[in-house]
Amino acid sequence: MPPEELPKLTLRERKKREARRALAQAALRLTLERGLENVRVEDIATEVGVSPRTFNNYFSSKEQAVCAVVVDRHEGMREALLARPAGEPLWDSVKHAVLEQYSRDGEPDRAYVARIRELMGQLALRGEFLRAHATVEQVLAETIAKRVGGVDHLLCRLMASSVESAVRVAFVNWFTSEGELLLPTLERLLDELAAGMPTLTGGTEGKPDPNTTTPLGEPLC
Amino acid sequence: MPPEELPKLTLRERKKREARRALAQAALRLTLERGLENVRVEDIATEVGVSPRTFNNYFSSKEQAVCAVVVDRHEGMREALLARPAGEPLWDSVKHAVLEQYSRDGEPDRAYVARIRELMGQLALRGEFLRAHATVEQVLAETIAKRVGGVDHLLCRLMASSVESAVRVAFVNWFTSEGELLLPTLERLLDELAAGMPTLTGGTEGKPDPNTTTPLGEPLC
DNA sequence: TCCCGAACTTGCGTGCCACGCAATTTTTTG
DNA sequence: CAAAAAATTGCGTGGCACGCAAGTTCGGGA
Repeated sequence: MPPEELPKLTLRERKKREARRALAQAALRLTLERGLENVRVEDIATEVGVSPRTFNNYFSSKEQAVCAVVVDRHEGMREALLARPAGEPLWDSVKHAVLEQYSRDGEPDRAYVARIRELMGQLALRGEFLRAHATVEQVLAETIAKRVGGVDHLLCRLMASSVESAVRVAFVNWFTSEGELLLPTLERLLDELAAGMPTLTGGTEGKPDPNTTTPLGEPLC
Repeated sequence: MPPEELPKLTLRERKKREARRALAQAALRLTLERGLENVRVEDIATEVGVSPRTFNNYFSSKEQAVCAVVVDRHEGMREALLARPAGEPLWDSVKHAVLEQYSRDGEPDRAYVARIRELMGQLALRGEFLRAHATVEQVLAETIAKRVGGVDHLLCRLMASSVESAVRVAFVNWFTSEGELLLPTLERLLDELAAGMPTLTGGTEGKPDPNTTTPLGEPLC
């Protein structure tokens, strides 16, 4: 018979990954159903069957555990980007690689979106959420650099950073607006980025009517 | 004689602003000279001559106090942007408004930059630093929306967000690289953004040589 | 000018949390 | 199978955020 699935990783490694995953998952689940303020580190640890002290070996705060999903979500982006055909324009490659990460699961139901909205309302989570995106940004920048041959690191960083901006803006719009889909929005924003946002670039022909003070929504994220 | 400078703000308001400013300044100063871990909330409060409890009326963590300067730095951006001539292309306006915020003070000496680098090394600060930028991003998005007449909020957010990306990337490059100036970098990045980063857009003509694995620097920020 | 209500400060107490340290258990390796 | 390496755990400590209830300062109308 063939050897086991993927014994590439030492047992230790698998256990660590598993524990981390379980902790992050438990943290997210509990937070979604109780609200972050009603979840203690002890709760998460107990849920997974591990000591509270061990939780802190994996995450240095419960916020970090909750936001770990953001990082995981982008886990495959490096491979996805490097797997794009060699001749393809960079923006196309990036667009496909990013969109691919969010195409796996279909659109969830309203109730779930509502809970996500509540979740993101938690002030304490914002910082960690952004940090998680910054982490992703880092690997994205490295991957882009590798793909274009390692030239002009600054530009690679800028591209990675602005791409993550688009992801965040699309995401906020997704759980803020009732019903709008994530993928189309994200695709549109990435196209706009690649084009330098010419739609907005036009001068103010119609003068900035002070009456039309559209509030632009809350300061969410 | 003419009336006082700007008695528009009630005494209360001025005191609050002053206290906030003093606390933020003390937090930054102490952190720069001791490192964040050796600064307790009590130290900052004492420095300003206020109770620790009061500190928490202004900031909910010392990290937040340290990063308050980021927000203050952008304080004038709204006015600067709205003050640009009406016919000017949006990207030009934004570029000027942003650059203006960083043109006030000249380039500081090496020692200071080194301390900033140390400061930003503090893991605990990253989240708050990003949150501060997100705050700025919000007012920038609103201002842009007002200037273009309140249409397409998503694009306004995207632009604000990517502009802040450029600022962050330029900033990191400034204190990471020994000697490179902030303003030229920032200007270049903003131009690239406006053009859709065409410099990078070229396909991979020279194949991604795996030997040229330029490390792109640390995961800073 | 005086005075009352609103806003701000402060001390106290509480619950939670991050982390260093050292002992113990689990996994790896030769 | 034994010794080394790594992870888990309990314990203790220092610190922090915040609710609450005085006490204090400020603002504006009479």
